[in-house]
Amino acid sequence: MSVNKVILVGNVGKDPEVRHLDSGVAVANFPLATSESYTAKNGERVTTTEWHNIVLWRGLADVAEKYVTKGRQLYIEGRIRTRSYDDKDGNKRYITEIYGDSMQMLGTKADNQGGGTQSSQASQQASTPTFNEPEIEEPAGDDDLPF
Amino acid sequence: MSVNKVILVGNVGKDPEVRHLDSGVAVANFPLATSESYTAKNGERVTTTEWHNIVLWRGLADVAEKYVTKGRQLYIEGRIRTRSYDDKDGNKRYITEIYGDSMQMLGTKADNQGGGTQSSQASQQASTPTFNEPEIEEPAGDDDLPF
Amino acid sequence: MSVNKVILVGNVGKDPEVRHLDSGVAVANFPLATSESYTAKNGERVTTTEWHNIVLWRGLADVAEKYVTKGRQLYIEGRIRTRSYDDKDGNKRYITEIYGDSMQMLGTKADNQGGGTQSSQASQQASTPTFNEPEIEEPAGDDDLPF
Amino acid sequence: MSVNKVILVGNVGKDPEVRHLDSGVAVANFPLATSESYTAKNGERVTTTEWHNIVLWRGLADVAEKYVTKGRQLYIEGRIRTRSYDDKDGNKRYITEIYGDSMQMLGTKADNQGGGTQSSQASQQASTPTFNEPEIEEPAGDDDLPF
DNA sequence: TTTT
DNA sequence: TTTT
Repeated sequence: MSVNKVILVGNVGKDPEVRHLDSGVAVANFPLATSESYTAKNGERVTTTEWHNIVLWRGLADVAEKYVTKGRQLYIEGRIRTRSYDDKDGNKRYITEIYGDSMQMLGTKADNQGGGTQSSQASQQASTPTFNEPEIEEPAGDDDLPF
Repeated sequence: MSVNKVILVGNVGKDPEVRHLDSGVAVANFPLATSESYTAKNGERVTTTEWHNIVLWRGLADVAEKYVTKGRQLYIEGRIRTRSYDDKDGNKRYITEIYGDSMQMLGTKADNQGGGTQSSQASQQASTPTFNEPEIEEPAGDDDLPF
Repeated sequence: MSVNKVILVGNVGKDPEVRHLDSGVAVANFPLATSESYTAKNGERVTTTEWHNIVLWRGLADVAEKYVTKGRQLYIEGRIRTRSYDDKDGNKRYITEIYGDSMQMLGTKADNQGGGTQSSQASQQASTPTFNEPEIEEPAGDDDLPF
Repeated sequence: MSVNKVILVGNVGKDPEVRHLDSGVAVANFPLATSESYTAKNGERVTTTEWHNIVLWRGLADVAEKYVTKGRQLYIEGRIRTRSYDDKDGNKRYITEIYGDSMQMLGTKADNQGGGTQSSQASQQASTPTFNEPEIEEPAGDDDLPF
């Protein structure tokens, strides 16, 4: 029917917060910054930063919990989702989030080690793999398309 | 530094509103719907619709004014931008918009004519061209890269 | 590790050819045209067409067999794959193909009916759904979705 | 009319070769590797590498000449272009290339310095900016297109 | 507020 | 070999 796709390369603003729903499903939240620079009319170089609310589910949330840390450069592919909630005064408010379907750690080991040891299995792998969210609509054995 | 890219294919919810700033710059706003379907646990087919606030500037706003109409299927490539404003009670609120950098009319003439005549120059062209926003950072003669 | 992503909106050049491997896996092949227009120095409008070799596997190949026809406007998301083969003179040759991971029929019913009847279940539905390739690496069984 | 978009994140295979056409236009060529890993039926982890022929024009070619080096991780956004040429036996052959419209250096300074000094103006800045190709359709003076 |  |  349609396409709702977001591609971001940016830097993590804070370590992820990871919650576990009653169902056991993990959800991770963290801000990701992208920035744009342009030269204003007066010749000055201006940089603006955009903050994206990243939401990751299940396996990707687990990955985030293990490998995503403040400052890290990430590639995120996902979709836009705006949801409403009631604020403390009972007013309806909206928040737009990016549900990540795929994530990449960017940069090489050097960037991503902090104090970690080079031989750490985790930190070594953190610099490489792509992580994909299995698509929710596609059950195992999806050959019997419902349309 | 980073990438902030959105790709949408969806349907226009309302005819665009086009304003002209004091500077003469045109701005168009309209909602675009994307929808997602999946099969719930109980086997029911569920469709959710996401509404995107599209903002187009300058030439793209002019194009929107001429060719974009309610119901039309569009391809939009752009970037996410969240801005704040004060609501009527003086509270700070946020709205996330998609600034379009490129736009495509999708479908063929048949879709896009309504009651219009086939020979109408406008409706005929409406079904084809791609429109690109010249990049604001890139003035004429951009060879003197600032780095 | 990396990202290899292609997004195409174009027109199908020929009806798909669908083969079934010994394993039973279906594979569909068809050409997709994208075109670009620009104004040449002499003021003439020039259009160039690019042909993409689309390859779809399994469920997407089945969908292509049923719904994709010459002339149809499609959205394809996938990845680039170059493979080598030996031509009839024993020379190694290369061909670049687009492996589709997701496909969209674009336009509305009007476009996609040809001479077909409006009540045809198939052609009517053909104008809407998104089809996704389940990712091969992702095992079965992550069904406890929280939404 | 259509969309022909490629998004790559990968590693540069060789230092760019930069040529200057008679018109003075710069062209850079280099290979970029993306890799995919998946678990085969037998449980083994398999990695396949895809090589992309990157072509950059004008300002982007200049940037490539200065900052792009073997091993570097890059984000490239562009389009697919297949062209034919005659091989040494007079046979027509095809090659598919990625014309880059936008490029990002990924990773942080640490990755990209090799033995270089941190204070090097070039290498320091190399880790950040986005570079965009002014769109060819857009007049304002970059008219001597080689194609 | 769209589309199927 | 498509589409406008």
